[in-house]
Amino acid sequence: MKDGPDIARIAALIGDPARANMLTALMHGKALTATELSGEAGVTLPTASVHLSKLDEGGLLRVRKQGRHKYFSLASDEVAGVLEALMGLAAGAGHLRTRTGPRDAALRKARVCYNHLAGEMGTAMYDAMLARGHLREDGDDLSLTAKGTEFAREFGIDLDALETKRTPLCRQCLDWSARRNHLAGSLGRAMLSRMHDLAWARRIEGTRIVDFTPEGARQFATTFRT
Amino acid sequence: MKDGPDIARIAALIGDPARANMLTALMHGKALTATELSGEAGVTLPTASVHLSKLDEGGLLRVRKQGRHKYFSLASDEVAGVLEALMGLAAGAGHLRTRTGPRDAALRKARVCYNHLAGEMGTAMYDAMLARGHLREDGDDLSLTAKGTEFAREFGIDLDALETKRTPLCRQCLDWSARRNHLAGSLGRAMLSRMHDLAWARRIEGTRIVDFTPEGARQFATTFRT
DNA sequence: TCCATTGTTTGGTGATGCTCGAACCATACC
DNA sequence: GGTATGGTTCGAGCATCACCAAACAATGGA
Repeated sequence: MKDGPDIARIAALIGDPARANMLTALMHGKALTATELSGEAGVTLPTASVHLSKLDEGGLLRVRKQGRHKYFSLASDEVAGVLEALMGLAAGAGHLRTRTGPRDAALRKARVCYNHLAGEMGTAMYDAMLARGHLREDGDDLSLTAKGTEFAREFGIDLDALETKRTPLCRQCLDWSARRNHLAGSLGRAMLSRMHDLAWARRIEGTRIVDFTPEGARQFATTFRT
Repeated sequence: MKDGPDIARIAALIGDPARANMLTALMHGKALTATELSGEAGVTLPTASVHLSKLDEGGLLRVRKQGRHKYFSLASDEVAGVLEALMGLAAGAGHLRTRTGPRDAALRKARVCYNHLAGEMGTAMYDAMLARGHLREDGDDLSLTAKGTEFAREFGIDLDALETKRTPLCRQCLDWSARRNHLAGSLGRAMLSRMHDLAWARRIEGTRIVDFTPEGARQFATTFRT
């Protein structure tokens, strides 16, 4: 009965609607200020402040102070993973908060998951890189092969800059819509960032949708065709 | 702000200590009755009853009526996966409910995860079967190779009986202690069951610990050495 | 048919905790 | 300095919900 970690503690933390809204908003990947998050959650600043300190206390958030602003982001990819897993359960149970519509379809196609690409295009990229031997799965670990390193450089990614970071280069992340893996980690972040630089796609403000241009979609299909 | 599934609903469901205890107890894999679960949660039968109906309502449980008993089990492997992921976060955040002790070490070494083997020995088995080409990973999917089929038969598993079931044969499951994959699905269940039949190991009543005999541990190491 | 066991429902109690307005610090900009 | 903005703390109000005891329904066995 009292085996294992204290699950209820953090589940209760996520279980409040206001806090869940904040966490969902942070899945966009960008760090947000307290006022922005209060808007996302639909509560006033004071209440948001209490919620945020609780989330921080619980270890779910990373906080940075910058001048008179306070920026909040998810503490780790692991937190994002749990949120995605919960979304999978909620979606599967049929308790979608919003009716499925064109917006939902767009989310399924391509969206931002924390800081990397998810949805059908995210899993397509993952599968392609795996099939071509750019990535190698070893249990739950993921690594970039020599071939993958070359590919990344050609794609315009500065791998040296990435390796200095604390976060692992490659990580698996499970999709709530496609129920498959996609690429997370600092490389996943860099790949999406590069696609923005190449003008393949742009973010639709206020949503998690990644909108590919027709030309961008064509290039993507060519680059990651299996 | 209102993208995606309703995460707070089920997180709140897991977020109550009594309910979390029940769910954790069900990670043992066996179906339990309402009275048993009330004992696990440390509440009276009436309160347990309302909790259980809520969990059922939320789609987290599978309920079967048998005579005057009501048996509860987790609704799916997916639910078990979310619980494990939450345990990973809680453990990582350092909010272990129990101080680490010999019991905790035993849990880390070998334990039951829903219905299959987890912990260090679980991941060791998974890695060995992957390295020998018994299992093949394809994205998030897992399949049994021809070589693996032969191995399973030699090990004494009736694969024909397993294929009739609804649950997939092979599935990955992430460990909260080892942070690596281990083998779930009906094959994972059958493997653990077979080890019990071979008297390699036995369950310690009332816990999730799987206790290997010295001889059983030797056989295990031989069978799954890399 | 009667009794014992299992589970559900109801009513009442208590506590937890979410919420906001207002007052209070801190920083930045003029 | 003075002023505006971002954030925190305090107080009170309010709703939700977990909890149990007791009564009730259902099933199985004697």
